[in-house]
Amino acid sequence: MLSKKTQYAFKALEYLAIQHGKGPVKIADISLHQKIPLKFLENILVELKNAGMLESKKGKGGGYLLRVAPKNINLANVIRIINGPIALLPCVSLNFYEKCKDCDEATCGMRKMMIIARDATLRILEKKTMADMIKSEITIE
Amino acid sequence: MLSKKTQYAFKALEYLAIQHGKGPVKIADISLHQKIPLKFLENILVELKNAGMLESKKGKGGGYLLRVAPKNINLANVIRIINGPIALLPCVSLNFYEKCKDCDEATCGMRKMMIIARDATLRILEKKTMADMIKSEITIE
DNA sequence: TGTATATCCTACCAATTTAGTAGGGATTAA
DNA sequence: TTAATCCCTACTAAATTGGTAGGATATACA
Repeated sequence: MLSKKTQYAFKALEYLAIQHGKGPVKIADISLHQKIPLKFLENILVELKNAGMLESKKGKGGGYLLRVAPKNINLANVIRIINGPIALLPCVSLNFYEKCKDCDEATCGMRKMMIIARDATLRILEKKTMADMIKSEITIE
Repeated sequence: MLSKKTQYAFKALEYLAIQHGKGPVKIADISLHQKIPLKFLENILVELKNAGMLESKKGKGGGYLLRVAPKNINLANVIRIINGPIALLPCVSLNFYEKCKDCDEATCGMRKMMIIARDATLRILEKKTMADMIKSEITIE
């Protein structure tokens, strides 16, 4: 399951995607409209920024902006930044790989199954973007 | 990610699947061959039993057995028993549904995406069985 | 240059979950 | 009746989750 933090990240990105092209959006605005605890949201946005997904401007008129268009932000990436691995086992994760001890990867049946599952999940999460997400959404405000 | 408990559950079921038809298998045997802490394994097996997946016999010559053939145990079921929901959000879970507040399910874009992702994952996890899992495995012992 | 407006940084916290362990009780086969 | 086996209740340490507190830093603008 995705953590609440990750759900908040998606909600924040939704809002930023809708406002895309209209200049910086304040944390307080996002917090208010998407009902996300303000201080918690600060942490989340900094993480997304450090990962290169957002940029920020300080001072009056400042706020956060998407660095790329909503259609270029896929859901898998967001999950990886805030939530961590998408795969069901560390030893089948593409971005957070960890070898499992006591298991020969070449012959491990569990591993083979989890690779197939991972690929099915990723096919969706890497194809779908923030643009898809807000497309079906009723406009906020 | 699956908890270690869930990984142990799969390892235990693998062993029981391989021994299927040969009578009861002792916890100590499973623990030894699959390198699972014995007391922890006890808890896991009781849960699988209470969920109807295993049966047990006490006393000498006793142990655990699969209640159905390996090909009838799909991976989604095991995960649900030990790990919990497979979906990425409570509000899109088929077996552990919880309504999310502050969200209109009819129009929530995040929800729509996560339903698609869930279905892709489930298509694999509900089709693949313990028989598939041990098929590609080198026989233990 | 000063002040209001923003983001940013470090640190802390309580509650929950995870990954076990301990110790004995109940049941059964021989 | 005794040894083997599963079963049950309770406990624990460490990590994770979901935040909060307080101030530092940068910027726009008068």
